[in-house]
Amino acid sequence: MAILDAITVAANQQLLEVGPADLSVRAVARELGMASSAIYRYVSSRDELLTLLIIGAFDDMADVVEAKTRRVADLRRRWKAIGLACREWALDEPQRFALLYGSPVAGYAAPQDTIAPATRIPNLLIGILQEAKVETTVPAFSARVARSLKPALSDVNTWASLSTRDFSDSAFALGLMAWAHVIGSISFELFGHRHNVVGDSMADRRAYFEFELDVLADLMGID
Amino acid sequence: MAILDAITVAANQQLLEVGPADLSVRAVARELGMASSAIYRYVSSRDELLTLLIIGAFDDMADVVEAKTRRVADLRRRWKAIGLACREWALDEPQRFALLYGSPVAGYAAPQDTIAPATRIPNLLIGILQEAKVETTVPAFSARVARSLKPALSDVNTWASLSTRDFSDSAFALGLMAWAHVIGSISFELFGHRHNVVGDSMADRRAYFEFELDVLADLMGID
DNA sequence: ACTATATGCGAGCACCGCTCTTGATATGTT
DNA sequence: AACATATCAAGAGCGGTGCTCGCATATAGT
Repeated sequence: MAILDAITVAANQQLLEVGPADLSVRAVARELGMASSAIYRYVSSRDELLTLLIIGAFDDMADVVEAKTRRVADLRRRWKAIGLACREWALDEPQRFALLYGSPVAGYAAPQDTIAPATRIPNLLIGILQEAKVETTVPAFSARVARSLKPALSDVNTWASLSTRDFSDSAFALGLMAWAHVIGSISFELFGHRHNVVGDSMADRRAYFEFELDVLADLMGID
Repeated sequence: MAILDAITVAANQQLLEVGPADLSVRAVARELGMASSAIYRYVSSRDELLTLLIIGAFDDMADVVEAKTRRVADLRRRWKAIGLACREWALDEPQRFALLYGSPVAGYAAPQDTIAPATRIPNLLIGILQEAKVETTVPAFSARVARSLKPALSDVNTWASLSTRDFSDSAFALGLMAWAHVIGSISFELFGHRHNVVGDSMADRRAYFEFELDVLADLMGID
């Protein structure tokens, strides 16, 4: 459907200038030179359009990160490359990042179609744990914590090669922490919570972020 | 100004049901039985109202967390209590948490009045580092990273007792990480990114969060 | 040629933030 | 007491939003 593509392209273009909450169906229609009511032939609601944009953004981000990091052999370097690539994509397209990891649009419930593309980058991290055969354990990791992660550890469809993994449960728990931290740190930077905390220059921001990636690598026992 | 109070109370009440993006000045006016135009006698714009709500939310959250944790003597326990109290407040009032740490409302720039209340909880963490006299250093911490944190380390107004601190720069850097992680993890949970990853039950969610707090405590060298 | 389906348009509804004019009610001053 | 002034609220209205519905047209299938 070429017209649907045109709609999502125009909508994504609008996301370059305005946040997800202010994305306007009427503005997209104007951009395409058609009546706003015509849009609803292809998209049932503004929320459905947002869902399409979310899936597209997850895939775009994963494509970029994957392309940039697949060929990095050294595991620690690859981990850092993934984190840095995530941050770069977010800085390039802050509104789309906010669409993925910011506050969900009011009353919006993520449909099933979004969870698969959302796990692509975390899967890269799992791949690293896989190759590293991480066995490090951490004092705080208990049977109770392991049990709280069981849903993930048993879902083979979304989490790649989790059935034949050879890293420990505690490594998985730490990997989860690392991933949450990467997204959380990028959100902090993007949403203005680094003001008066870390230097405003790009170099300072990047230096601190890279420091975090190193600490996380140590934490996970990579390298 | 009693009426202004009534406005913010009504607005906060509306935030119990609807997200910050959908907060409506007209609805607040309806709630108060007055014309929407009358609101603008007390608040110059919707954004200014949001700013008032942000400041109030920062202060409310800090009040609750501080009250719950001030009397905890053991430093590690106090740290965990702070994290857990933050999460509880966020679960109680998810929309207000999103107002503080979710995607900023479009085109909104945080005014000066918000930064002081925003630093109150991080200051509690600094207090812990202070008492613990943490000297642990981490391999990844370099002079470059220290330099990127200089703005914070020199701002005495917002960061309590930072002039006479007796913990290392690297401890500060790790404390910053821990704080970002707490907020990031809560955001992940609140915004739906823990689906199919951690168990859906409250007990599972809390178990994993507490695990994270323990790991962070170890990382910071508390206890 | 006739029907059926697909696609687009425009008017319209109810809501939004915000402004401006008008009017009522206090308050203070001579 | 009478007037002037400041304060507050209301209502109409502007341009914007998501979305629906009826109508027109174009294309396709038989």
